[in-house]
Amino acid sequence: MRILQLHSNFIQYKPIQKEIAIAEEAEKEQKRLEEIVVLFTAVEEGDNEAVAQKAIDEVQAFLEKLKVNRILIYPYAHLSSNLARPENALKIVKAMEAYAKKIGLETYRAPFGWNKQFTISIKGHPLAEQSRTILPAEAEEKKKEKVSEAVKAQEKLKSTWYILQPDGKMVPVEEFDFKGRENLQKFATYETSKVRASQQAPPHVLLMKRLEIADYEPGSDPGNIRWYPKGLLIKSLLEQLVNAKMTEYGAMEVETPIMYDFQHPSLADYINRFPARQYILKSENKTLFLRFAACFGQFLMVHDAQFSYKQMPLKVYELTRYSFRREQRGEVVGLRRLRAFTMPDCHAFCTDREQAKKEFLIRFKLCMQILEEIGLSKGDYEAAIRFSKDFYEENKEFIKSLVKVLGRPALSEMWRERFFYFIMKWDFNFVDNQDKAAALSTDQIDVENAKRYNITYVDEKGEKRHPLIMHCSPSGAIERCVYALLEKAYKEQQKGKPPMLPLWLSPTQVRIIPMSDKYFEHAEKLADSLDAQNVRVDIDDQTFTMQKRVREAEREWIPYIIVVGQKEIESDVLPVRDRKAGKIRKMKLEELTNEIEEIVKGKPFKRLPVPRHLSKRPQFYG
RNA sequence: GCCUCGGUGGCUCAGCCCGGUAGAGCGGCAGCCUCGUAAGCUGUUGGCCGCGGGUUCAAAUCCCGCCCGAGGCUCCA
Repeated sequence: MRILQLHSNFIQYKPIQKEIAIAEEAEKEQKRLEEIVVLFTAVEEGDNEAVAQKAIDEVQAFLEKLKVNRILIYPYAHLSSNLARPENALKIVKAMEAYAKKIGLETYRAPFGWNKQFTISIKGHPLAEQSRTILPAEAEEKKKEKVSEAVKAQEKLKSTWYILQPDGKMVPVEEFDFKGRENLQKFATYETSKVRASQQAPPHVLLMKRLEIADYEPGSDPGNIRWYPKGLLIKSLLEQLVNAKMTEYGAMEVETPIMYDFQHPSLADYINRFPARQYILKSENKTLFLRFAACFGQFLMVHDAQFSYKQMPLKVYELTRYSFRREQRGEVVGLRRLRAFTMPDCHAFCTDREQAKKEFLIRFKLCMQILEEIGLSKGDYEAAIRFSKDFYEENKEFIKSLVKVLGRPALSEMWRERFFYFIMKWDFNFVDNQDKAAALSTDQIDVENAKRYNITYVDEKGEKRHPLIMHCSPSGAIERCVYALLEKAYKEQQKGKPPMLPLWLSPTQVRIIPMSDKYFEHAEKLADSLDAQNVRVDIDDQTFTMQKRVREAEREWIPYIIVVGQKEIESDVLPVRDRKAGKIRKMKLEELTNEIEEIVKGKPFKRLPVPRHLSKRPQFYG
């Protein structure tokens, strides 16, 4: 049944002539009704009395909102192309009328089977016009069945959870003693039961704003972030680090398009296997989608490449700026989960399982090292290793070797059957201040997509074969790394330690505060020398008290603060306020530059992304 | 997508219940202060009270819808 429901100031109608043989008897007189909800109603095949009642119940619920108690049932065939037979339709319409009267509605009905002339005035409010479709119970059942089929498919996903220990033992998660492994316990709880403890907003959201790193962009879609100069510095340094590591690893960096044609045969099939929500783009007569990963681009590229076992494992890498996923509203939060994010994505094409496992282990170590260099040490993340039961039975030793490399217990998830396109994966997860987990690095062994994309290599015998594909994000989304670093700093603060970013990522590494404008020149000289040593240095030349400027520098988490006055002109010893040490250290300039150089050794460097003088900087937030 | 809470100068927030001249602190700007390690003083600027509609003589305040944010579901290759 279809109903067009209109909240009207008035309706007037006049039956003109009978249209069908079974039309009701009616006077050819004009009728007028005021302050009424008109229900243009089309009865469809399969509708029954239950549908009639349900329709009235729905309408009645709505009438309460509108504070109206008067309806006109107006038979109107033109709403459906699947009409019930007239005699049946009339029966149902009468049933609606009877039921509406029974539940206390002031009910009117226009005659059935007539060609009528009518005038209607509809109210302007947003609820005035509504359309509804009411299905018979069997149709509802069919809908439910579809859902339950999806649930059936989920059955395959049924997981058993364990803790894998470095000594190779695998303990059911409920039997494991988490003493001293509270972080792992939080992660395991989050993964297995999805229990959330949090009431507050995630701390990194306030921090990303206050430190002028990033912010929401109201002019875009949710989950599309605006990056301020300091934040962009952090982000690009992280990107540079990951890029360098991947090149070092031997991956070839490429770039692929961000939008793809829905009609492409390989893609259409793949999308069905990947139920993420996409951004859809209509352009001329094409329908395109924005990529949610770098897979397609790289697969299409490798599909067209010629290679043999001699070039394998073949490693291709891309830093996707951006990957797009139209996550549901409630899931998009701060920098933890975005709709547009920067994801390093590396695929390795391997000849067989042995080669894949060997490469897998190399990448596992590499990812640990990358997180460490980013500033997330072992205690900051927890590992999950996931595999199908079959894979585990055949590869116990291999899985044990991963945990051994990890050096501490890992959560393990065993699927009853393979449900995804991979037979095994692992992920490193950051557990934040709300006890929520977010995946950073991850790697998977994919056994389906080579075939789907018809990617082949030539083996020793000259035959074409499909490789195994490993999908790895070495660091996870770059934005998510920033989130993890901020949440980590907040955790430190909760423990009473000063919150900090790693030195190589601190937008300002050294802040110079001249006691007064008399010492500007000296401050400038010091800044020049630091700058020459690739230290990001700035000068607070604002006319505030020194105390206030020290406070501001601390609030910016600046690792080294140097106040410059008369004494510093007379001596070359500087009072360096060391954030990490929590005290003022007397140091010569050279000692400071050496220390900084030592700490940031091997890390990418970028110059100060804002003017050196604070008085020349705009304020982006606060 | 669903449920709950919120949106008021650039920022943080009060006012809303009980409709009647829009408030504070911070910031910005101007002036004074020229300072030894976490907030110096005075003045001043700045508001489609998220957007649209409704009720009312009158709406930041009441009602409806939408948008955005947070929390919880759900989701999460």
